[in-house]
Formats: sequence, structure tokens, C-alpha cells
Amino acid sequence: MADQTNGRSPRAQQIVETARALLEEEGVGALTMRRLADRLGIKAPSLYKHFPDKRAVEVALISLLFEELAEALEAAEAAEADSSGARDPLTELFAAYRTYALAHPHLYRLSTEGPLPREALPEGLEERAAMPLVRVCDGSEHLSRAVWAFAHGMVALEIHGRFPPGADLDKAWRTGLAAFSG
Amino acid sequence: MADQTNGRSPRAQQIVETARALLEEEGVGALTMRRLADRLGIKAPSLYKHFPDKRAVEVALISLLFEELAEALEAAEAAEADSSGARDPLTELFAAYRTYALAHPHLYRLSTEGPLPREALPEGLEERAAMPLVRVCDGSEHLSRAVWAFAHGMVALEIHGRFPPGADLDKAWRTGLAAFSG
DNA sequence: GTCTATACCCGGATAGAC
DNA sequence: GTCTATCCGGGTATAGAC
Repeated sequence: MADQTNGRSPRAQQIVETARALLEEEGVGALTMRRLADRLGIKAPSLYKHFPDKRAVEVALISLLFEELAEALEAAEAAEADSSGARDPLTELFAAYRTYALAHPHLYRLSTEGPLPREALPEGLEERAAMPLVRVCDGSEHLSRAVWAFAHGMVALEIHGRFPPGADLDKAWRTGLAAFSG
Repeated sequence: MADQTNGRSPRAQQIVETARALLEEEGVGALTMRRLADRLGIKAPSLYKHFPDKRAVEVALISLLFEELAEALEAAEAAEADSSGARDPLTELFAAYRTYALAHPHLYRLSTEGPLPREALPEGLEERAAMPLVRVCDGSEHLSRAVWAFAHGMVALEIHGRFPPGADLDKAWRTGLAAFSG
């Protein structure tokens, strides 16, 4: 349970939370400085006392996703370990990844469909989010990248409604699971 | 080699081609009615004599991608068949998918990161683009969806520079190939 | 089929007063 | 830290003349 405030002031923290709610409820297109200020009951120019520009707010949101996704995957990892082999580790990680992404589709899209602000991200966060998958792949980079691509592809296509209506996606996930486990 | 004009006038066809060039050279953000008109040497309002709105231009571009992707995959399929088993069919399809997507990243993004205009797309086109993959999966819907998700995930992560700099992505593709072939 | 002119709305961001 | 006022730019789209 890492600290997600990153040394921001309480007010700045509140702005990020509000931005998140705005994003998740109304999508990327609704995330504007004016709309954000409206929700906070202030005027847009006031936001610039807390963040240098809009991008800084977005970076804070992206960091939030990485943080939470890392926690969700680490929790799935721990739950599997506790069960002493009664569950399959990759199954748990897939479920955690899918559940998190589909619960926050707009945040996932923001983090995934734009440039990744590697320099602005907290040190080591990106790697931390990737580690559970790398561990379950026994450290194989190539395998973990392929597995990650599958999970991201499933989630992205699902979020954008790309599969035929009524498609049994649980089965598709299990098919991928079997392919990468076997 | 299907007709991609869809009964559009030569002028409308020229507009689509210009829109495509604009998109591919400068990205989605540059695809505006003003910029498009500039390239054509006309004024933005004139575009509305040929297309009802901007979305119609985008739909034409998305149709173009489906058409070309279908052709690329069908060509890979045919090439494999001609080789009498000397090549692996899924390998060929993956290569064709990846090559096409990376050659047209902005068009791929436009077609993939927004709502899919199913009703406005030419009849049967979406299915046609999917069929080569379904055929190589021996008609298994679940497997073909999983394979598609992997390919889309790889391409999407690659386009957005999500993999670590210097990562050997050929190996990741081959790992996915092995998983789904084995 | 193209033009000019324009309406309308939205965005990010800054200056300077309080 | 918030405000008002404002700049500047951009977008989609329409009306009406030629």
C-alpha cells in the first residue's frame, strides 16, 4: 500500500481525485481544465496555482493507474501463494488485470492510448507494475511481454466493443490462458 | 482487390486520399476539416458539399483500413498455401498484421481507439478482415479471438512505445506464435 | 462546387487585482 | 489561493453569393 500523494498538497490531492472522478464518469473528452474547475467549485485559472499545466494532472492520473494496477496484481499474486497451489497464478493475474481495467476503462485508456510520461512517473513504478507478470513467467522477458500483449489486447478490444456482440469472452481468456500455460 | 471507392465521386475520393495522407503524416490530431481543406487548396466549408460531416470522412478512412488489412491477410494466406506447407500459416498472418499496422500506425489507431461504425461500414467487410485468422484457427471462435487479441496487443503496445527501449519484440511475437501453435 | 463571412462553442493558458 | 478579464487559437458547421 504505497503512498500515492507523491508529496502533493492536500488541495492538489483533492484536484487529482476530482479529475479522476470526472474522467471515469465522463471520459477523456470531458477532462478539461474548465470542467475540472467546475466540479471543484472554482475557476479554471485557479488550477494553475496547483499544477503547471493540464498534462501534469494527466500524469498524476496515469501514476494512479500504475499504482493501483500494481497493487491489484500483487494482491492476486499473494492470494494465489496463500492458497498453496490450489489456484493457478496466471489465471489469478489475468482476472485481476481484466477486472481492474474494465472497472476503470477511461483511466485505462488515458494511460494506454497516449504517450507514456516515463520521466515524470515515480521511479520504479512502471517496473513494479510489470513484475508480477514477469515473476509468473519465471523471469522470461519474452514470455511475459507476449502474455502482457494478450491481456492488453483482450482488454482493449473489450473496452472498445470490438468483439462481436454476445461473444463469450471468458472462453477467449481461458483459451489464451491455456496457450500460455501449456 | 475490391473496389474501395464505394460509389463516391472522384472528388470525394480525392478528399479521402488527401485525408489519409494528412492522417498518416501528422496523426489524428492533425485531421481537421480546416487542415484537410488546406491540403486540397480549398476552404473548409467546401468539404461539406462532399461529406455530411467529419465523421463520414473518418468512416471512409476506417473502411479503407479494413479493406487493406483484409487484403494483406488474404495475400499472406494465399502465399502460404502456394508454398505447399513450407511456411507456417499463423507466422505469415502475424507478419502481415504487424507489418501493415506498423506501416500505418495513425490509421490503425483511428480505426482501433474509437467507436467502430459498424452500421456505416460496407456490408461484410469487418467479417472479411477477420476470416483469415478464423480459418487458420480451424474455425474456432475462441482461439481466433485470443490470437487476435495477442496480435492487437503487440501492435498497440509497440505503436505506443510501451515496451522497454531495446526490447526484442521479434522474440515476443515468436513466443506468442509458439504458444498458440503448440 | 467553391467562395466569403460568420455563428457558435470549446480548449489551454496568462496577467493582475484582491 | 482565488478571482475577473482576457488572449489566442482551434474546431464543426451553416447561409448565401457567385
